Amino acid sequence: MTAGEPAWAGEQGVGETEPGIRETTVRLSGPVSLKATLECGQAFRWKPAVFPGRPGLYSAYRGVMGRVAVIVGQASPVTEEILVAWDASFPLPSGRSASSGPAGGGDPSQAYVERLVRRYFSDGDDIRAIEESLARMGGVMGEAVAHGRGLRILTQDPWECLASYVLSLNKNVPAISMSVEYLAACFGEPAGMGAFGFPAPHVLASQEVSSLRESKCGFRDKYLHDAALKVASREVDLDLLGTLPTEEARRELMRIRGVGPKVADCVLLFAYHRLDVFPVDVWIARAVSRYFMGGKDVTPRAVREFGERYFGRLAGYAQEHLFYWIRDVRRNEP
DNA sequence: AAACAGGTGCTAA
DNA sequence: TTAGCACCTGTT
Repeated sequence: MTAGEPAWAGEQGVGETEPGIRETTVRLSGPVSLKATLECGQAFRWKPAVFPGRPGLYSAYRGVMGRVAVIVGQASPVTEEILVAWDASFPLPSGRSASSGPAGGGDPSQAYVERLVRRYFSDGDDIRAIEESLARMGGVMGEAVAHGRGLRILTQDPWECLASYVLSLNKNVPAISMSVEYLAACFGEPAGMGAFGFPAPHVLASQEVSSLRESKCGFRDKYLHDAALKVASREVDLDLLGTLPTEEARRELMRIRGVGPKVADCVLLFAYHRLDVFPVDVWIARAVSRYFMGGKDVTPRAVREFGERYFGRLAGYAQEHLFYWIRDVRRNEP
């Protein structure tokens, strides 16, 4: 191979891509659409990519799940199988990547990645039943669910999710993504594949507010710092939060500057998997008012209470399907 | 060029 | 309790 080319450029053999890159397939208990799931806006770190060694896949995205960078792909728009590529030259957080344990008894690093994917993509959710129930609720829900078929509410890391949504205040998705990526690259740990994990709370807490500002987070710098401080000191205990009733957990989160009802609800839904919460932003407020409340002018609080009551334990999925649909399909309508 | 963006905190009624 | 406004800065 010619000097200057990437080391992997000449490799054509089956299964041979970049050195250290490994691949596995995870079959979930129900359908998944990577596009709907990763582009609906619940997570900010996923970018379209080419799956290593399989350029013909229907879709693929690179991103970071917790502390591990991966590329995920699928062969058609909605499948039950996710292909996962990861960088085995980095030790996985489990501590025992390949060395410990006798060969032949299953591969611990592959098993770790599989567990990670199942958790992140909320494998326990009965997507078929959820979509069927939502579509049956009639009105626009049928159309919304048809558009977002295979959308899964992720189970993200609570701290990363909280920090990301603090950064989201009055910003658009590309801008949020830019700040998150900057913070990871600047203060995070290597996660493989040239990517970095989102920095731990104590790492951001120990920075000057002014250096956080370099992530282009603007006036949110002090909010991010406050969040890092309170989480690192356990003044707001993210582990304990998981055991609290939703109302109490929401109140706890809102003790952080820059965390109001919308941000708190997003964290409860996208990290703590409280599927009965209904985060309300301007888009959802518009959609609910228009399609469920006769176009009346309504407060965000009224919309939230309506959503939680009307959709019940499906509120989170209803919200995300509505959000994805209204932005994707109705973007150019009044 | 100017308005807008997945809200929230602050202040004034 | 509620309405009105400012807020950083990259996109559109």
